[in-house]
Amino acid sequence: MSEKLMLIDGNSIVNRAFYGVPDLTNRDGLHTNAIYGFLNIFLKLLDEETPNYVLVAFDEKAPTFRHEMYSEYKGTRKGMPDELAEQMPVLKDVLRSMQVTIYSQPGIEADDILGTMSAEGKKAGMDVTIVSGDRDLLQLVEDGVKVRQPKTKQGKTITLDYDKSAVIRDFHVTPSQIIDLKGLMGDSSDNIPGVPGVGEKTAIKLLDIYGTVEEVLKHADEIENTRARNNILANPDMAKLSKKLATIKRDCKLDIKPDACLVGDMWNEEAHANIEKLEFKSILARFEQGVGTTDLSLDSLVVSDDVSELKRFLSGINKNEPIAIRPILREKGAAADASGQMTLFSADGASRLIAVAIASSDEKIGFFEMSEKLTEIDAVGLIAETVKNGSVFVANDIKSILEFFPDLSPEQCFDTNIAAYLIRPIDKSFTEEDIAPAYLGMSIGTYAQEFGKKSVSVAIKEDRDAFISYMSGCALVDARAYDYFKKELKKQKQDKLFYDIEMPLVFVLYDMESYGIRIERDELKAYGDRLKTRIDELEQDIYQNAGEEFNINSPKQLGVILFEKKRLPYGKKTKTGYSTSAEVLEKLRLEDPIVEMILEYRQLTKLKSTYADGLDAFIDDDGRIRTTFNQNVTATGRLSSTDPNLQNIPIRMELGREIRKVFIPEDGFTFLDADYSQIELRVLAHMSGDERLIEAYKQDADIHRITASQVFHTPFEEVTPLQRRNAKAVNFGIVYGISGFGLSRDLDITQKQAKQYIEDYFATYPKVHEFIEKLVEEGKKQGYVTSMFGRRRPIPELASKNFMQRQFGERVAMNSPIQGTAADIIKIAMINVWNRLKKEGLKSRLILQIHDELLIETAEDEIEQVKQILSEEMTGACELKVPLIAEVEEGKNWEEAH
DNA sequence: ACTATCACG
DNA sequence: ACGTACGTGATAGTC
Repeated sequence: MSEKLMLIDGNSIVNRAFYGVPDLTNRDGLHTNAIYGFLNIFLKLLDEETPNYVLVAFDEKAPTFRHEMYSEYKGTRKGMPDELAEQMPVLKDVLRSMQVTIYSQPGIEADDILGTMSAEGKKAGMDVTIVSGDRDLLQLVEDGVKVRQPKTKQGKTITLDYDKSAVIRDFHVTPSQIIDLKGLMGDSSDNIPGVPGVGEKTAIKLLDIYGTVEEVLKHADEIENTRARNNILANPDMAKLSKKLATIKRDCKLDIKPDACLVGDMWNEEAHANIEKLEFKSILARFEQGVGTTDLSLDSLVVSDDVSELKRFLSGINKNEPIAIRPILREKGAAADASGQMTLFSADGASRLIAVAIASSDEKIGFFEMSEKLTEIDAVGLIAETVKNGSVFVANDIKSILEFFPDLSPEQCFDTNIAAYLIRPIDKSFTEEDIAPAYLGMSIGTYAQEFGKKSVSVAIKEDRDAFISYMSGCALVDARAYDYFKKELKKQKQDKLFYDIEMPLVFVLYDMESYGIRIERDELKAYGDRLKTRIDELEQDIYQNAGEEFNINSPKQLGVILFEKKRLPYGKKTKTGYSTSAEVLEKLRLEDPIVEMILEYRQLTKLKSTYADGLDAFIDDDGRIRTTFNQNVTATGRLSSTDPNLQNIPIRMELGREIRKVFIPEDGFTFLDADYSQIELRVLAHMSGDERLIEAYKQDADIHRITASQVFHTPFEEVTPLQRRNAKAVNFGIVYGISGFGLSRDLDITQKQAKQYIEDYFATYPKVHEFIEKLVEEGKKQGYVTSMFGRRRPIPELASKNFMQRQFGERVAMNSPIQGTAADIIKIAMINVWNRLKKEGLKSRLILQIHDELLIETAEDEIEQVKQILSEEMTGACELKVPLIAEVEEGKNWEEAH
């Protein structure tokens, strides 16, 4: 295999890191975010590429006396901010200590260093990878030279890889034509003028025909488009100059050669000390693991398909040693076998186990495949037995494999996915692939990278060794993560939340998902048909009124009809055009009859597509719908529901509410629906300790009315409906993290008036004011806020340099502890209700949670008992300074019960 | 894959 | 001068 050279555009990556990573400082007050981001990207790519030679190129800083010239040449590019400038020398020191070659040369730009090194590397027969966020560098792509662009997307870094075909795909020109492209269209960020009046579209078209700037100029008089022709004929020198400016040199005289960039011992003592000073915990972990950790040493891996081997393996693990399990499940659904015969993988809908990777904390690792010598029942039984004998069952996403291990209990389990979620709930994913680099200093690659879109049953056949290694790596990550997370959760005081709430909840949710909820299919269909009839009528009326047919569902086309053809006054605009939201249309109701029709059309099509048709597609053969309750999605600790979402079934509007009538209990059962009354405001009263608000809740009367009475100094009996509405909006505002603007918009009043309301509110409930101010302060100081039960919500936005972002961070700091505590409380209630139903041997079951509401499918002969349980367990979920009230109702369908 | 819209708490 | 109420997920259209 040929040798690999990795060339890094230092300035480009460090810039990207600085703007992509939230503000970090170490205890000396040194900003470290750019260094941190750089090292993470650097190490990730190093793991992926495993190059033999590495070079990081930087621009030589311009001497002071040349500064004027320099900045003129660089045009619009401004000097870097101080927070970044101070990190540059530190970063270079760290890299130097890691024995990474860094290079810059006076008078030569980093781009030209990269261009020259890449040419020399290629000449020496090396595979070259250039790492840069800068598009300019794409011109260097050729056979044997690729460019990787790191990008931050939703907090995660992904890299876009460019070879020749990828460049053509994304830019419609070949790599070598990039400079011709810039020659014609210019590049404002680099101060390259280009030809005036020639944009991207024209440039691409011309290059497609003529190939290069020179050829375009030669045939300028043949250009069909008059405007383009005249512009080019008038400015031939601009094109030539621009191309020259855009061209990266590949023949600079450098004092370095590729083979001098050999990768040395990165993980040495000096580097360790440097990184320790910077307080990069996740990177430090790499040192502790030693040099070889990125290559998982799976030498001791046991691979077998024999039950006796599995037995021996498990008995070789020390007693009580935790075992991490990574089951490989055959995907559900149908597929064609070799003979083209269609077979159902799991005829009964049940999943099947193909194999299981197992790792213990003391790093014994095995991969066991089901076979004639090892049945699923044997494997599952042996694992269950090991757990019964005292080993903790560690896995990532235990709910998804609980069907295989029906006898497990929460105390025996540790879910690494949920642990990682509690530690950083704002991340998007918590699999082994995410945990390994973030917390363990390991890298196990990604499934997609290794196996693409192959299903597990295909990958295990076609890439057997890699597959075994990947899955065993996952099990090992889980085993190590157990040790790390167990300590970390305790340190963060989230261990109780984890063990007493989240882990037991896994079992509750599994049960709820399995039961599902019964749907009256025919009624749902009839409902959909009723909608269809009316939608068709509306559609015709709208076309008639508009005088033409168009796609009413397209905001773009609708905008043209309303605001251009009909010239209705447009309110807001979105990035892409006119806003046609209900909020805007409401205000146009009287302007034109079409508006009313569109509003109704919108409402009906929403109901039909999302609910009538949408839900129908999820009805199982037994007439029930089974949602998935996600326990690791929200930043605040709430659950979410997907496929389908049963937490947003209509209720506010009469017509939508009808849908709830098709949600019905099984024969012999009824629905009991229990709703917390004002849980978030009660939590606020408790957490703030405001005496007046607490007293208000003790009265057990209409809370918005009490608020109105107190804030507006009006006797309770005399509160007007408007006053009540205003007070209600303020109450909501407080919970959302109040802002004058938000309240003014909600109530359609001036910001000044809104501000006055807020002030009056705070004057009435001073401790509420104090409380939310303290939350913001705490958030700024710690970087996170917590719920009553210790649940964390990190708020990096509070450290943002952007005012808007910071403002958002403040609202989040006020809202999250309240929403989070309410979420904690109902989770406790769910667990306690579930346990009581089990303990008392009842047939009734919890089937849905909608944030402050529980739906129980209740056996007819258990109604009174379950009512009692619900009321007791919801009210008693925790002790607050105000009563926690739950209202329980019965009904023969969900609409009636709520 | 992203945007606009709208359903819920 | 800026331009936002908090937390979600599904659908359709557009690129």
